[in-house]
Amino acid sequence: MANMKNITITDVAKDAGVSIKTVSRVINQEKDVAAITREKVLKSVKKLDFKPNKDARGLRSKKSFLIGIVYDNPNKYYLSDIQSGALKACAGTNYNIVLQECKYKSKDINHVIGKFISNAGLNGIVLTPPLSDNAKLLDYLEKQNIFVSLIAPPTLSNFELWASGNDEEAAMAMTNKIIALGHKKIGFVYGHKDHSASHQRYYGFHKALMEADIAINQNWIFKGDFSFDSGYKAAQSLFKLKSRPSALFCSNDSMAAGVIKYAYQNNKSIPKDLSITGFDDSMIAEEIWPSLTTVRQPVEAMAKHAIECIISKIDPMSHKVPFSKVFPAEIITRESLIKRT
Amino acid sequence: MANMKNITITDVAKDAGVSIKTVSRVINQEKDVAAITREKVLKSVKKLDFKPNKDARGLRSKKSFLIGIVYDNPNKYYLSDIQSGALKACAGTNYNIVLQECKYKSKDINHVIGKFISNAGLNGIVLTPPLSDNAKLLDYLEKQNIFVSLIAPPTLSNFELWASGNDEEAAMAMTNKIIALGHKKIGFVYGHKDHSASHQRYYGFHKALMEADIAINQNWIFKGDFSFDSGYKAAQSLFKLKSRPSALFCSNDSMAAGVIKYAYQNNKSIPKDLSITGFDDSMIAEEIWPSLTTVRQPVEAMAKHAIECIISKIDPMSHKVPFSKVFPAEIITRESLIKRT
DNA sequence: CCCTAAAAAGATATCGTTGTCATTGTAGCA
DNA sequence: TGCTACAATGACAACGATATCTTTTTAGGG
Repeated sequence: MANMKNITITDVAKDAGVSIKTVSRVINQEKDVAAITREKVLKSVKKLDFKPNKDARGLRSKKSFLIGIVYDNPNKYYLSDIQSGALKACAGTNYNIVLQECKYKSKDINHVIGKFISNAGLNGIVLTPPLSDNAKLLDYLEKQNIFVSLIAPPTLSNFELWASGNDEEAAMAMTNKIIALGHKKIGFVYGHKDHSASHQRYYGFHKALMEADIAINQNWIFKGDFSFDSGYKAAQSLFKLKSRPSALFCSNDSMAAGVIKYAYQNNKSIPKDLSITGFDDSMIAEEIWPSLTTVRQPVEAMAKHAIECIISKIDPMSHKVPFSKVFPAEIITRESLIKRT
Repeated sequence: MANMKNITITDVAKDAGVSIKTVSRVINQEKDVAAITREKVLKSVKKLDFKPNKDARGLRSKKSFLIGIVYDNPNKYYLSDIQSGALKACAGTNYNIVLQECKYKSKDINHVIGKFISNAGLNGIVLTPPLSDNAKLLDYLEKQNIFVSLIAPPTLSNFELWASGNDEEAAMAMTNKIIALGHKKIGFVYGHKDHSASHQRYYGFHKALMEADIAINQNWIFKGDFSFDSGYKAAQSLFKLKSRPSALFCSNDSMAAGVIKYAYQNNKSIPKDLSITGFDDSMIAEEIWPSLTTVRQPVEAMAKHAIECIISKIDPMSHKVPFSKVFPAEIITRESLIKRT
């Protein structure tokens, strides 16, 4: 690490023969600067390799150009999509992403996140589920001096900035697809009960069965928490049953993978003995065998949007985006769901 | 978002009836403050909910408490481990992690990363492979005013801060294990040729075969790039061959998963028809069927260390850590590798 | 050619901390 | 008591930008 003197706006001003304010105008792309002056300044900026000091800027203008993402999600595939979306939104801007993990159950979550905000000097923060569902946290953040954007927020919320899928509708569509393939005995693996999405997915499933006049068998509804292990355990229970479903709706891909693994370890064949569907279209959906028929939520696009609306709030000059947006899901057909045999 | 007046150090000083410098001393845990004064100040800090302004601090002290992680890695499992390690290192400190993706092949990579550093105001930066292998980038960063810590650095580098595994040794151990199970016909799927780890893994493989007096069959060495697809393609080539290996060393887990998927799609049974080993012990190793016998590099611990040594450089008062460290690997035995039949 | 309005540029205050150096208070000792 | 250390505290400058307000220059109209 070299230790060199930093070039400041004053150096540039001297070199270009103008005042520091004029340099400031140029680097901030304000108008009221003559073209020729602008050129002169830009030349000096380049020559001296001047980079504005972020802290000085932030101190004066109150803009930190930092946006935090807080998460507590056992599903790393999901998180990875969130991150790429967020980074895409920042690409080409001056904004950057700061990460923070945080247990959504912890008692002092407000304090932890408050500290994160002031510590990192955030101007905006994105909450992913299940944190975006946490009423106490939302109350607290509303009072803070920061823009909050929610991914998959609860249906009732005062927040203006959010990106959401439509879990109920998507689950219904998937269930209808299962039904259309001739299945009448259909099981369900529930997601984590603290995520509102879990319930929405179940409602959709339920609604589709009702509309098709298919009764729900409570023995085929399995608890889960979105983790691989919980899927594995659900399969353990399922294969113990004498009367079994011919298709199983898993509330996410990880749990579907868990079911598949248990099945193969126990000499059951998927999808021959049991059709399976996932949810999320995470990486593993494609990589596993049989690959998963699943629901693709445009998670990356949602995260991108969540960041973009924060930026457009902080910086109203920038490209405007609608503040909230619902992203439609899409069913991805692969190998794990087949006709009832 | 509420818009409230910020509490400053001056407010606290007034409330506590001391000078701002004394408040500063207290919040920075400097000595030479009388216990009774300290109490008074802390009481006011709490009462007013004072949080020091990060930018003002940074401007004066040159410390931003931000550390960047730059990556360009197709393997998201790996990245996710890196991140958890980094966040663990920051937990309980004032440091935070800023993310940046970056194509390692891009021509202006130095410029991109330079901009990232000044834009985010980083004090330290961690490079993950293959960026930690990029000589030009390393040259550039050496001249910048920032601490650089490398994960899996090239063998020759001037850098002081790094965390590394021992790929060659680990690959050798894994190969020996394969040999010990009676395999004599052993194939290899190469990693991305621009990662130095790929070559080290091959050397280890090669060395183990030499020592066991087993010839290498060039037809069984497949190109890959660490991606799932490249594993899938390698399997395509492999199963076309008349004379096939009985075991296949894959240079990472994603590629192993690709091989397995192709095999099952084409009615080959793993591990019966072909034993497979992976590398990395990423999430999928456990979730796939058959689960992968693989090499666990303590990636999370490595990332944690990479961050910790930056912190201990910036802040020499903090807990000291050795600046560089080699992390031994461990073989994880699961289902994908069995005795030669 | 003069006057006025608007564009361009500058002087200086300011953001909220920490660093430097000066000042005050206190304990120990001759 | 008076002197010396050293602990405790404070006054004020400094960090490097942007904001505000003022001054200078330019353009256009009569």
